[in-house]
Amino acid sequence: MIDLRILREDPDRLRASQRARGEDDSIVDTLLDLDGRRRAALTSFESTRAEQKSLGKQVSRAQGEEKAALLQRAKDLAAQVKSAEAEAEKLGAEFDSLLQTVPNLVEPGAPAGGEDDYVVLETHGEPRTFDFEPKDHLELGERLDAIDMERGAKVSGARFFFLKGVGARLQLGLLNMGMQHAIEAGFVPMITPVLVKPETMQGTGFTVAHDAEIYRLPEDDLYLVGTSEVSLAGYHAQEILPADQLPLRYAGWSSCFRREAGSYGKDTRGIIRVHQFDKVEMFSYVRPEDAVAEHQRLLQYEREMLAKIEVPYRIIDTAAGDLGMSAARKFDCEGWIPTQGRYRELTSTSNCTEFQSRRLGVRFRDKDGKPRYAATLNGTLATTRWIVAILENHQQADGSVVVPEALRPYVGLDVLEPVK
RNA sequence: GGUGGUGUCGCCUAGUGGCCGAGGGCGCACGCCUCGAAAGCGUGUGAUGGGGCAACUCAUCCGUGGGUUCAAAUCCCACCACCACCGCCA
Repeated sequence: MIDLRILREDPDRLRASQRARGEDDSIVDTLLDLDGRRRAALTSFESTRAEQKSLGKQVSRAQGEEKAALLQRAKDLAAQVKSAEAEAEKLGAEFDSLLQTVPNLVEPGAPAGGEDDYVVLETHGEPRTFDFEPKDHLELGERLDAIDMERGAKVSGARFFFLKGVGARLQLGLLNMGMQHAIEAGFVPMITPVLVKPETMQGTGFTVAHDAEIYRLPEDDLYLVGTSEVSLAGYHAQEILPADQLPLRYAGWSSCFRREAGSYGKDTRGIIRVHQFDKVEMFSYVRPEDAVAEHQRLLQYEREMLAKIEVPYRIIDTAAGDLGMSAARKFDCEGWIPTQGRYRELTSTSNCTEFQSRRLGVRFRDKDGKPRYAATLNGTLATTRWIVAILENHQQADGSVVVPEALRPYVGLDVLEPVK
């Protein structure tokens, strides 16, 4: 949820943010109008209610005829209260549901525009030149007996897979390395629920009713998370954190589930785009004024992790239109995929400012004793998709794959040897 | 899944229809006392939204959502969470 003070005091900033995202800015006027009417209705309800309360006291003290007369007035007033309350509630609900559709205010500096309007900020490492024809990650994975897509499809359908043998070891090692990195950086390791309640999903910035990406369990009104960000954002929901607790940093390890509806035919080969994968995710709760610095901090941990797997990558500043609901700014690290001849997303870090906290009610006790909303940020430390980059970038002519040095202690192997 | 119990302002607790405008204790904060501290005494003690420069003030909040009533922490219904026991299960 956006800050209502911005809507009331600086609506132009909200309009500009909407336009940068390529969204309609006329919603701002609709919201302002609705807000005014909602507040008027509330005032009217409150004064009627106050009157009812004082009349109620008179009723309780009165006797006989006087009581009967007062009772009649009280009945009339009760009807008024009821209708005033209904009106206030109706307008309030209307306002809230419209407000829920407004995405976070874009951080100044984020490029305007859509998916293709990103800005490349940094490039690290040089794409390797091969003196043989490089194989793609699936061919490598199959030769290593590390990835089994066919049986994944047999058991669960398209976009499901098994990681087997060295494939499983590679993922476990990678995610363990990510966890270790996070722990050393002061994050609290967490293994999180993957099924969450609708309010947790909504609070994090996903629309339970319409989002085509979300798996639902309608029997139980539960939703499969697409990232442990959701569970970690919900972790402190409806809490007022003690003054000295921020920043709070968590590293969540979970399986992630995505329906990938609308991506038919896209990345169908291999494990680049799948319905289920594993991820280590950083999640920070910080004071709002520290959010931009924390964002850089998360990005730095991502750089360090990517350096450990020795894959060339670049960092992009995502354009406003590609930010998603909650983010005010997003940096993606994209790893070089040799057989595709392009960079693909390996990490993503978002500054959600107080957007999620307002929806989820995450507050902290400030120095003046007042509760304030915390800013939340998230960032990827490692995912199943990294296996793609590791296999392809570190392959050798014979189909073996050299395990990046930093990863060896976690995998327990220096080289993955093909079995076929 | 079944049966029973519990859910009140940070914690404990009082409160079965109208002076509950939620009382008390603990904790905490400030003050008094003291050389200092403890003890003791006094005062204060939440959240959200609105109004006022301000002391302040109004509304909402007693697990959540409905309902009954002029009036609900209190009565009714549903749900949720926790505890205990039983059943089932990786």
